[in-house]
Amino acid sequence: MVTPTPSELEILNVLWKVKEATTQTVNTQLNVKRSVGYTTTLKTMQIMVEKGLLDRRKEGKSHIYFPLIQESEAKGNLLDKFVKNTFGGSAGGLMMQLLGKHDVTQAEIDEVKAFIKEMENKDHG
Amino acid sequence: MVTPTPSELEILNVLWKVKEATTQTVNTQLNVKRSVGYTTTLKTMQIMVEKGLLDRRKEGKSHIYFPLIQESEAKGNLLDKFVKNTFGGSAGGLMMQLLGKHDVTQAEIDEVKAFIKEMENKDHG
DNA sequence: TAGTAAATACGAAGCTATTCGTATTTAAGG
DNA sequence: CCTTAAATACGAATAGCTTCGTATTTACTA
Repeated sequence: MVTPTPSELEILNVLWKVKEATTQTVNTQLNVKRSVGYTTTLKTMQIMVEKGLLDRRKEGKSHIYFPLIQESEAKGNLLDKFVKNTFGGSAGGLMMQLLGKHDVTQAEIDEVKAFIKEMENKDHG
Repeated sequence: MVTPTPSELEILNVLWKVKEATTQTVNTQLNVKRSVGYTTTLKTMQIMVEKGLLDRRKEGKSHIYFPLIQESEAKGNLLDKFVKNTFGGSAGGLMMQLLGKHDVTQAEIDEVKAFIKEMENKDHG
């Protein structure tokens, strides 16, 4: 199960949005949110290639990087891990915590309700 | 915002259940799930006292440790952090991921539905 | 084709979390 | 009071993640 680290996830978030990019582009995007050195980003992306999270192709002088893992898969894996570590594997436990303490907007609740209805139709219909 | 590490959370889970305990007791419980040395547990619990997660009192030769943080607060903080890091702060995004990919039982869905209804009654009633 | 700016590769340092071996302290019993 | 088993305190090693300085390579261009 592939679970990107926080830094890796930041990079993936950029690449999921733009599909593919050079280290420069990724690093520029990261620096919108926080200060990161160019070689830091480069190194991290190289490690991500080793881990199989990214691949790259050469184009002129630079490399163009692109994700090998889908956003839903990566975040699903992170979620699994989190539920396992923090809520003993109980997704329901997480739900209760989420709905009980978080500032969930009505729109979000409606979204969840719609989703639940859809699921139930799929399962029982 | 206090966010226990994974090892610290394991210890907290024991202490939330039994209210208070010696290092021996905690370590014995941890070893039901995985192998951990006694001094490892001790050291971690000492760090937790420094961090303000636990406090302790002397009783005979040993210390009796107890949590200074509630389960809902600790897990709520961990959840906040996770939502922020992984879903850009969108609790709704996490929900979608959770309901879409996880094996959520019908009982869990019902629980969530009941909870949502309760929330809505509270907000609108 | 030689110089140069850009890009990559490499290596190491700093940080946190985890782990445990060993030294020290403690208090209970003889 | 002195021994000793139990408990604590301390220090250090390990591992993963992040960071960046410096060296090397690369391919345009003049």
